[in-house]
Amino acid sequence: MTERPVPLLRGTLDVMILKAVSGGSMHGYGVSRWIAETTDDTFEVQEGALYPALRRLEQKGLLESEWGVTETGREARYYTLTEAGRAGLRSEVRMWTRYVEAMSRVLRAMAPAGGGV
Amino acid sequence: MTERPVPLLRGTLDVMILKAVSGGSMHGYGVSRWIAETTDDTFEVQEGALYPALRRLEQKGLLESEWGVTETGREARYYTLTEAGRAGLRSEVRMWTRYVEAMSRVLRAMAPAGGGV
DNA sequence: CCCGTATACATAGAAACATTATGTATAGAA
DNA sequence: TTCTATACATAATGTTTCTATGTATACGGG
Repeated sequence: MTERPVPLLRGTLDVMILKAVSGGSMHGYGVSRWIAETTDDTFEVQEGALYPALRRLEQKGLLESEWGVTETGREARYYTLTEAGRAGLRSEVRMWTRYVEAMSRVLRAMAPAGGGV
Repeated sequence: MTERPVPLLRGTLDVMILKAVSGGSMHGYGVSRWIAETTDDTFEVQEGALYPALRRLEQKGLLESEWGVTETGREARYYTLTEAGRAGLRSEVRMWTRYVEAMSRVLRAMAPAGGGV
């Protein structure tokens, strides 16, 4: 019984994209492939989320892009992290860490034995 | 330097609410207080998110509600987990766990040293 | 040679949920 | 009596994801 992909939680795509390009420039389709492979298909980034997200991040100055050619001779738009993007990645990772810790406290907590109605 | 509350990621409020009432019935405001206390104010659930979420969960059959009176003599709507709600909580916790693990793989991964443009 | 699949980009429309702002009302303290 | 905390509720707004659709090319199998 293979587990199906989970829908993305709003906001978590950006940090994954930034991480994906943090090792060097990558094109959009490559980002999507890398995320799917890295998460063993837990996340399958839809194009309708991916491409607008890349545009947003570029608009915010976290990414820069230019057209290039893949190893297989296809045209693709390559994205690179800017300095602001690198800082943004660190910041978003910290935010995610805080989020996970807080959720962890909630889910591990003993919910109060209600005073009832 | 106190850390400010983080905005909620879409979808994570439901599981926190279900967890909050898992020990016994609780009213909306109490849920919000409990989440804030448990997370040391990392999450501050806004009313505009809280009350619609409670309605949604009731509509889905995960919660039941009835009016009651607090210890201090105020009227409040008390929410209780249904059987479906208990199953839903387990399911959402599993989903969250998968999500965190997948994100963790992404954030720890070595992003490929780009072939450049 | 043609056709299916994978690659690669893009956008429009719909849906979902959080935030902001606002409103009502009461208990209790200052 | 005025301010704060408690308790509920909704409308308007904004952001992001999902679904669906479209274009186009490379490549391999039949």
